Amino acid sequence: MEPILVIMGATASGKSTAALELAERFGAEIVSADSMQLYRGLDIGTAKPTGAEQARVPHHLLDVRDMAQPADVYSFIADADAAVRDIQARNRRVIVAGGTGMYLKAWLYGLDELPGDAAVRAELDREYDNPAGFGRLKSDMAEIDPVDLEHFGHHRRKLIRALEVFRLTGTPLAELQGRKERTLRYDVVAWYLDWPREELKARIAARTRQMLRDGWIDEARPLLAAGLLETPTAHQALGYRPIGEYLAGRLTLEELTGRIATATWQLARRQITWFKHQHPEARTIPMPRDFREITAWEELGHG
RNA sequence: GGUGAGGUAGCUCAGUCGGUAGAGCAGAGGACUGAAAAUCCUCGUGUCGGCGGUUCGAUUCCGUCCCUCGCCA
Repeated sequence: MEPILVIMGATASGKSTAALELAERFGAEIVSADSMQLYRGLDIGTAKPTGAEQARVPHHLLDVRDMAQPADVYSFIADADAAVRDIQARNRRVIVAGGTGMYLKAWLYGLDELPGDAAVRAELDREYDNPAGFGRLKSDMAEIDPVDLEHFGHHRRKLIRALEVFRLTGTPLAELQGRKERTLRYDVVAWYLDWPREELKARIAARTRQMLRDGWIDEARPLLAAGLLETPTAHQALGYRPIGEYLAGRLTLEELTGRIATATWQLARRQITWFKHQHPEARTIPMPRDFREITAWEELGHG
């Protein structure tokens, strides 16, 4: 089996375009590793490949969820594995492209087998919001794992998840993690598309303006009316909330544009930090770069 | 021209009853195992508009000049 090409990078780094060009040329199909492009309806706002682009190359894991449905890493891994199996069964090559670092890393290296229970989590969530309950959660955690509490005591999600796992297993989360050896689950060639800071920043600003011109606001209007901001996962998609403020008259178009560009840049910075430290398997590809000079799939691993 | 309010960190501002100043945002670095486009941690010296005066000492008081905004002409 030929290696899978994994293309990662910050938002607006040109992952989709690179994946599209290479896939088209080498008969590959694309598996998206993007937590927000999973959702139907969030198109312009998530910079999802257009219908025309999807017609050129089959894409997987786009539009596979309704915005009211939750999504998480574990289901992503299952879906991505299934997509890869499906593609390879048809003897086609695979390109995985995306910017959701956690999904990529988890898919590449696997996750520890940890239990999860939405009901327990919901219960902990309620306790967290109750002053008395919150104090108890903290003291529970101090007993179970003072080191982790010290480390992320202010981090709601981590605290809740750690306690969830403890209630389910009776063992501190930290002890259950990292038991498996971290090895790649697939034969991959991984690329990290790296742009000079100022250039990426400029691309983000330009793309933000373009997305707004392309009708992002019209796309957002009905989604917001349908409760996008109250959905379990999709509400996190950047930009829709400020568009709501703009529609309510609390922001000018110029302010909206600035806010989104800023939020996008902050996202990009977090992604850059992630890719820099979490992906030793990835080779840094200086951008911009013309991928047309690659003439054979076998060349992906070198030059 | 008159009058009032202001001129303090890249931005919006707080503050110093006189002992050279701090928040939010932005920015930078980092974390990251069932919400990750999320969440969390760390980082703040700037002629406190200019020049004089009073004072041991002024960003803080006084004078004057410059600039911004509002009102009156």
